[in-house]
Amino acid sequence: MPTVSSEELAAAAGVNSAKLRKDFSYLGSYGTRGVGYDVEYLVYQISRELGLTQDWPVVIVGIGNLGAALANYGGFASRGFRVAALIDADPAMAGKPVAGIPVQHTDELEKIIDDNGVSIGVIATPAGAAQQVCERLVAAGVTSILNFAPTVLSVPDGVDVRKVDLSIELQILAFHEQRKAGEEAEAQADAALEAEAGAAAAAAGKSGKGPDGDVPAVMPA
Amino acid sequence: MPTVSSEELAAAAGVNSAKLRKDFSYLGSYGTRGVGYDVEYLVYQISRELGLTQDWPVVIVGIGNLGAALANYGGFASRGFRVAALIDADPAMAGKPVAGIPVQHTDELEKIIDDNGVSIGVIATPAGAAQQVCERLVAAGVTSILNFAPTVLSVPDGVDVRKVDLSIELQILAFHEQRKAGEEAEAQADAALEAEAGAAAAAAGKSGKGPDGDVPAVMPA
DNA sequence: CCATCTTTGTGCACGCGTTCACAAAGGCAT
DNA sequence: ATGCCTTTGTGAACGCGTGCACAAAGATGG
Repeated sequence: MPTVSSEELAAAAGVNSAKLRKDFSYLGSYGTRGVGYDVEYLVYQISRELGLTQDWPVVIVGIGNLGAALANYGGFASRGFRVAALIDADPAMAGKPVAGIPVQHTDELEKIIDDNGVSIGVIATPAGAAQQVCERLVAAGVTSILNFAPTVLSVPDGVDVRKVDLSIELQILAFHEQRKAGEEAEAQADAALEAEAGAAAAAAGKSGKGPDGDVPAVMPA
Repeated sequence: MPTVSSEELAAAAGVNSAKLRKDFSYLGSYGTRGVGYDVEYLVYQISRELGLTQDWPVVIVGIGNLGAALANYGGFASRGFRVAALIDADPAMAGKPVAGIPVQHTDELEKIIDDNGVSIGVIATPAGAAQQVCERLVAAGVTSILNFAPTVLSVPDGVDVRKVDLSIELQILAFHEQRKAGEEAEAQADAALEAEAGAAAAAAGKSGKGPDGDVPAVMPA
């Protein structure tokens, strides 16, 4: 029986072995003292805990470059995700296969969600359409949304939204790059400042009192 | 002079006002007591600190769906990023314009990096090509890499790599979704487990001792 | 010029997550 | 069966980041 010790795993993952053991302990006691963890059993338990053993049908709305890239992305299937449908507002796209799946028109959205029991939606539309799409998804029963559009979505309680900003990662790289290139080492406020900067820009557009600003574009030129 | 108080900004950004003030204090004292922060000046200072006032030429390597999506992504320009070149290994792509920029062949990679003074590279190639592209970028002088390919890149010291895994976000959503759907509330180990799971899978492939495993595919079916 | 009011900047305390360290548990050899 | 060795599981301590609370600073009005 192939096994791994917490020490080996910790070294491989670059974390502390005690933390790793404590994390595992929350899932129950799967290890054997003096031996380690049964690799196969451990992998299964973690997979189950993370929901990888379930089948998660997802819909992708907005089949532009990004939507197509997501549809073709190989990483989804192995993680338990199944692209149940591709949806686009452009009638010219309807029926056209992307990644082997025919694109369907937005009109079908509610039916698709319902028929497939979809609870996770991916929004890859332009910013302008995102909120509206979001609302239709939620109304149709979707409770988790992955948002690639550069907008902050507002959703009712009980719905999870995760926003992926493709430029934020570049921003972080540029920040470190700037540090390498000299400069006096000053701040460490990092991702935090980002959100705050956005709020500041939003507030700037208002008369002076601006809670709940929702302007997504952060910096003026 | 339009100003904002830390209280207003904190409300807008959804954070604590004291934390916000403390963060700002690391950049220096730009506020005026009894008044607040001069919006324009604050925005400028934060922009400067984050490197938004600089011009960052970037190259995108691998012009598939994802590369094209990135090239078309509007968010870059406003954050100080300029797509200096698009590079692809397919000779058929050469010269073809994407997002108004002609694609160039991989052969030109070193020259492009050098001519444009590029220090940030984006890898959107298939997994198999990523490491090789990475090495060429580094050799040509790139010191920051944004990796969309599902591989762990190994780079020399001094080079920053950020990996964007498009499925990890879905995974997190699925995890919460699973929680909503009942289950006994157990673990809270989350992103941590992800890395550890990867390490476990890597170790499974080895005889038993497996530090520094680099197998990227996480879970077996 | 002084009093008052607002808001910043920051010392201090609390709480949480990480790490240390060790007792308990199980395997294995004798 | 017994003792030793390895590795887990976890109580306790440490450290760091967040939030509280207040003194200092500056504006504003009388």
